[in-house]
Amino acid sequence: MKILPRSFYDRNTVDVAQDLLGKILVRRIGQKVISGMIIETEAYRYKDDEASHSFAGMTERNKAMFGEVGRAYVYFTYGMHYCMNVVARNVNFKAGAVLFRALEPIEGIDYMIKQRKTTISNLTNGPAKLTQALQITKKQYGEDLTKPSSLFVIEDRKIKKTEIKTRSRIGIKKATDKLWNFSLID
DNA sequence: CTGTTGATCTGCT
DNA sequence: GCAGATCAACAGT
Repeated sequence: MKILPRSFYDRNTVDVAQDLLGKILVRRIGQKVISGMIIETEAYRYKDDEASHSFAGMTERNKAMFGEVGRAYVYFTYGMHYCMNVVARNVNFKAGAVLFRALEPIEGIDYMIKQRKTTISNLTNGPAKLTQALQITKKQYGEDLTKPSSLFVIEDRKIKKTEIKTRSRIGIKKATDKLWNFSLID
């Protein structure tokens, strides 16, 4: 098992979003290990992306998107949900991040069921669901995902380009021409 | 300060 | 398919 190096995130946000598919997101809470394969992501960029939180510039909430790549950007939305991104961009952009939208549970499934109080098919099939299952909150804001701490991403299998489904991003009304939602499921 | 909107999920109809 | 939960950012008063 190999942790993705910082250089992995130092590339075009859209490329990183595609390359994250098939990788494993690992959460460690004390001795407990919870993990899942990343099966859906979305890319959010900067001035060229009207739908991105960073589009209108830096705020207290989104400042992580302007910070070091490979770190977590966690935000609170709709009054009750957290969503998790990893900061990723190349040198041409001041901000950018990849939203984790869905995982396929691997380890710690019993723990997720306890957190979520629901059945296995509903554990991590949505951005706010997976943060709840992995117990990710603003405490993980800025967490370094390139270090074997409590939250990180490891290499797994290589995904063929032909396996990736491309769509318009979900739940947004702006910039719907950008096909920046990537997934391994139909 | 007030009102509106939102990268959502759940439970009910 | 739709309402409700109810926080952070922003535009307007």
